[in-house]
Amino acid sequence: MKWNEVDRLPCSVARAQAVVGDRWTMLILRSAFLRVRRFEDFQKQIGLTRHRLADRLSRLVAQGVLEKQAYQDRPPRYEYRLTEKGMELYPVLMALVAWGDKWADEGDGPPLLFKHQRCNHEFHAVLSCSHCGEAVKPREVTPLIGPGLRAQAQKIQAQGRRSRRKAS
Amino acid sequence: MKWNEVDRLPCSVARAQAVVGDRWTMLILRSAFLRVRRFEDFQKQIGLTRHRLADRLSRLVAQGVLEKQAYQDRPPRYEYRLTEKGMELYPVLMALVAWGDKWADEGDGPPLLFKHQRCNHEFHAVLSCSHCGEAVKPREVTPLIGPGLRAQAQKIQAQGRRSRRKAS
DNA sequence: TTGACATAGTTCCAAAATGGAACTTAATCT
DNA sequence: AGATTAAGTTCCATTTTGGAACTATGTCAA
Repeated sequence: MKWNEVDRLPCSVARAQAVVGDRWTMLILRSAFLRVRRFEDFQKQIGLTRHRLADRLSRLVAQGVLEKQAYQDRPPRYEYRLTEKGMELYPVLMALVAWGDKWADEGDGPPLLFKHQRCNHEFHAVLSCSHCGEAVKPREVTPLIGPGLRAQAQKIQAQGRRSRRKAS
Repeated sequence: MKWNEVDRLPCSVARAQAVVGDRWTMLILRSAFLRVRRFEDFQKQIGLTRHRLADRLSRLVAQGVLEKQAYQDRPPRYEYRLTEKGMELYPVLMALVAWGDKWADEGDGPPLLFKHQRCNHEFHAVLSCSHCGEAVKPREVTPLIGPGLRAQAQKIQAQGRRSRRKAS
């Protein structure tokens, strides 16, 4: 399977990765959350080639994760801002930060700290349950076949019936 | 900058992405969390080439995210299991699932549902604060320069002093 | 004891993606 | 008039993928 077909898998991880699973995309979004908005600034902060950056930005715009907004007219200049769809990647990013801080530290401690304004304390991301609000551990979760996967299974069955009919 | 230099950036997102930011790696981990452990099963479930799979698995083992365990002797066969370091990527994965379910649905509903055994309800991932336990929104967070970034800044300054000395 | 089967890779090669450096465009500033 | 700023594009060599076939090692059934 080619990478650009991955988004057709009946799997939300695959579909999410089709958008943000690229080498540089999460770094672009990290910068976006840190209020970086302009081409040159992304390029300097991240260090990917202008080439790739232009491509990634326009893809993210096409996918509705970023939007291009004019910030001056002459010469016309645009900046890239997170949409709501983009904003909602924040938990993914913070989960990556928490993991990186813990497991990929180089000995100097976390590059950035984060303060939660509601409680006024430093914090790191914790995965919690949308129903009860408690922290969730992998072993406490049961995955169940959902409607999306059932629908897919039915499509595959129907396909099987068609090709058996054709063969007979 | 080349991709394999990304892990040297003073940024936990970059360092985490250096491990899991590859096209297929999150899909391998998704399968691993769904109890897939063997080469053939990963390959069938994910659909990447055997080639790439072999490479990705051995990298993940080298990085301590998976470990190889013998499950029979003759012929010798190994399976791949999540280490603790790997297990702790669960929040990243669940955050991706939640986003994918919401923003990349194809109209059939979520492929998988997840039940939290503690409260016995279906749920999706919510980002919450390790200190107060409340849900966290992007606008409620202040990022601060941390020790890791300060250390990096000092190294760069020191480098500057050295090269100025050399130049004079 | 031979031939099929199972599992886990490896090899080879063409196609696609990436990285680096220079170039372009359009307007402003000095 | 020439330098500067911002946002890209273009060209090309290098690296990474994807696909398909091949290899290795041992089991099992006839």
